[in-house]
Order: sequence, then C-alpha cells, then structure tokens
Amino acid sequence: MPAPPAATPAAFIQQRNLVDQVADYLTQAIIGQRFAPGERLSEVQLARDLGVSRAPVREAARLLESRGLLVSQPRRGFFVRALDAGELADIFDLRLCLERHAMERLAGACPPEALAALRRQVEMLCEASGSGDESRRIEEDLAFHRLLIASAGNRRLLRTFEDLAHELRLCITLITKTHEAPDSIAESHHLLLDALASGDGPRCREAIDYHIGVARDSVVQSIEGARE
Amino acid sequence: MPAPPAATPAAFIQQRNLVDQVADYLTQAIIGQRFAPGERLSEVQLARDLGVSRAPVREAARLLESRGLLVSQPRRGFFVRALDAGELADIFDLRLCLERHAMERLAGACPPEALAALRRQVEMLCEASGSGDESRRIEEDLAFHRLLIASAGNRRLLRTFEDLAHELRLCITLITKTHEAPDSIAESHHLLLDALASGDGPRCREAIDYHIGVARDSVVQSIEGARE
DNA sequence: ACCGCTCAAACTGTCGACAGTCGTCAATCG
DNA sequence: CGATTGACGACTGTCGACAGTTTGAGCGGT
Repeated sequence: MPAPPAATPAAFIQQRNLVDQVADYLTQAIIGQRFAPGERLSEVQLARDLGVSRAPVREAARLLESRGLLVSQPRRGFFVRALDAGELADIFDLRLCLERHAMERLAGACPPEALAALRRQVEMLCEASGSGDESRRIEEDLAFHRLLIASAGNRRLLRTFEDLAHELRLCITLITKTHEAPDSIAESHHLLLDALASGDGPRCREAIDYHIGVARDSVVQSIEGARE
Repeated sequence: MPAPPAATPAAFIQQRNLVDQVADYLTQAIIGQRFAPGERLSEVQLARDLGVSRAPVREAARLLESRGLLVSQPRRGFFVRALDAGELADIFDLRLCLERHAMERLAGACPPEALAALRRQVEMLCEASGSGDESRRIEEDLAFHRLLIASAGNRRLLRTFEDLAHELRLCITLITKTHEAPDSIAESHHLLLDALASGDGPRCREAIDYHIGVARDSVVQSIEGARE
C-alpha cells in the first residue's frame, strides 16, 4: 500500500484503529506472498501473532474479502484468494472497461494540468523503474493509472478501480520477472498521453486497449509459464 | 432482495448466520427508507432492537459500508449514505460504463439462449410492472440488467454491477413516482434486445446509452423536483 | 442573549469467554 | 481391506464487559 498522501490529513492520523492496521498487515502479507494462495487463515493464530483480539482480525478480514483478497466460507473461515486463469482474464477485462471509459471521457476534454500531472507521474514511474525496487515500480505504475482514472472526475469509477487495484496487485505477484527497460515503460505510457493530447477518441481507445493488452499478456504468460 | 431460489440447496441452509441476517435487515430498512439519509445508526440500539449482540451488527455494517449503503467515521460510527447530485451522476455513469462493456462483448456474439433468457426476463418485468408492486418492478428491472451483464461472461464485471446495484436501489428510492406504463417499459427493453440481435455494435451502444440516460434523467429529475 | 467550559451519559473500540460446528483420525464393522 | 462411526481437538459465531472517546446538556462568565 503506497500510503497515499492521505486525501485528508485526518485520515492519516486516524489510522490508529486496529482494524485498519490489521487490514494493512494482511494486505501486505498477501500481496507479498507471505501467505500461499488458497491458504486458510486462522483468526486465533493471526490474533495471537499480532497481539490483538479476534474482533479486529475478523473485521479486517471482512474488509479484505470485500476487496477480493480473501474469500470466506461460512463456519470454515477465511482463505487467501487463489486466482485461476479465467478470473485473471476477467480482472483485466474489467480493468479495460474502466480505463477505456476514463480515456473516452478525457479524450478531447483533458485539462492541461491533468495532462501535466500524468506526465509527472510517468517520470516518477521511470525513476522507480530504474531504481530496481520492483514493488515501488508496481505502485508507481498503478498510481499512474489511478491518476488517469481520477482525471475523468468520477469518484465512483475511481473507487471501483481502487477495489480492482488490490486484485491487480495479487495478479502482478504472479509474475516472476518483468525486467522491462525503463525506456520501454516510459514509451508505452507516453503513447497513452499522446493519444489523450491528440483528443482523438478512437486513437485513445486503441492506445488503452493495447496498453492493457500488453499488461494482461505478460501476466497470463507468466502464470502459464509457471504452470508446469 | 428477492431471495433467489438457492442455486444450491446448501446455500439455503447456510443463510442462518446473524451477520447476513442483520445485513439483510439493514439493507431492507435503508432502501425502504426506514432510516433517513445521513442518519446515524447506533450499534447498541440496533443490537437491542434485533436482539443480538454488537459483534454481528458491526460486521454487517462493515459489509454494507463496502456496498456503499453506509459510511463510517472513526470513533463516531455508521451513517446512512446520503447521495448528492454529483454522486448520483457518478453512479449512473459507472453503470453506463459497465453495461456498455457488456453490450459490446455481446454484440455479434450473443448466444441464442442468452437472448431467450433476456426475453423471458422482460416478460417477468412487464408482469411485475402491471402488478402495481413497485419494489417488485424495481427488482425485476435490476434482474434484467443483471442478466444482461451476466451474459457477457465476466464474473468480476458482474460482481461490480451487483455492488453498484445496491447503490442503484438507494437512488431509485429517491424517485417519488414513475408509474411508467408496462408497454413503455417493455418497449424500452426490447430496443436493447433488438440491438443485440442485430449484432450491430454502434447500434448496441446507442441503445444502452439511451436506456441508461432515461433512467438517470428520471432519478435526477426526481431529486431536483424534491429539492424545493 | 451569546459564548466557552465542565461533566455526565452514551457510544465505539477492544477484549476474553462460552457454545456449537467442522475436520481429523483412530477404532469398529461389514 | 475399505467404509462407517464416534470422539477429540481446533476453530468460528456470538456474547457481555471494560476502557477511552465523543456528544450534548447544563452552567457560569461576558
């Protein structure tokens, strides 16, 4: 979790309730693959490990369930979400749906300052990409797409994307290695910006279709490569 | 919530945990406007009223929060979600995004049995519309759109729509009266089916844009009419 | 009359405990 | 030897209680 610059300062200070802390811990542990996919999580053991009671653990687990990181079976408890190839395709298809919509809303009506902010974000992404810190690169990449969608001005759309982003992180952990060159990453994102700047609707659509397609293929390839 | 005929018998038995029961009660109470928008819900009072302890109430409230029916403020509790005009527009814009995507996926590749199922659903909708039971009409209408999206074959897309549907119910409660003629409802839905059957992509898009636009306008009009 | 302060009531966050349920594994029966 | 049953252990669902915080009413000062 990139510790977003806290839309409201209070939100950051208020982080001190156990439910959120446990949720953050679990999120990190899951996308950091410290729990195996499909693994059962025991409430009591988690509570013991974290030094808290079961109530916050249960509530945090419900939160993660709504975000698609855990699944619950009645009377059996919570399990780490295990994605099959079909679910993976669905996730990227929904991502395409959301980003297409944002691109379309933005095409031709993209405020210059939004474009500038997106350009800055690409730079941060390149920097992260060069740093060798893989998880930072992933977060900066997601931050770019988050910004893209936020620029469309629909907060509900943004919330849906943020929910989905948790599952995307889960997908991305499946990738063994990308080691894409920083130049290539910069270029693929600049293609999106250029399309936006041109104001050409179909071109925007084509650009985002290609971009998401590449991301999806790299995950699918990884998961199929790891199959045998 | 129409208590679906329990796809699997086991699912019917399992409904007996308090969290789900409390969640159902709260959902009904909220979309039935038995709580005012923005009203604060006291955990202890709800627990007393329902004859359960606070734990299931808290977990149910978190569930409803993830569905957008409640919002929580740390240390202050849960409040019934109050929608302003902007959020309302966002919700319908996301709905458009999702249904467009489904229509597009279906255009040209819609299995005949899916089309048949959609036709049957329109008939049920007409029947409900003629019955004068408003809440039943709403559920059948949502069921149609749910089926439309389900036909696209993306379960993640469907889940997103179902989450959104809860908020749509919240929107629809704002409408004082629709009393649309059953014939008109039938026709507006048949337009969608005809577009699908034609396999013409742009026509599909136009049809769904129009359909959602009408729904949005009727809600927006209602909320603005009720303003003064 | 208006504003700030104090304090009690109510509420949320968290905890530990109990009861019922599920999975496991050994003993039993065909 | 395979299938069934029963008991044991671990775990989830639920509960009541305590501590710290928020709220709102009452009070005193301006």
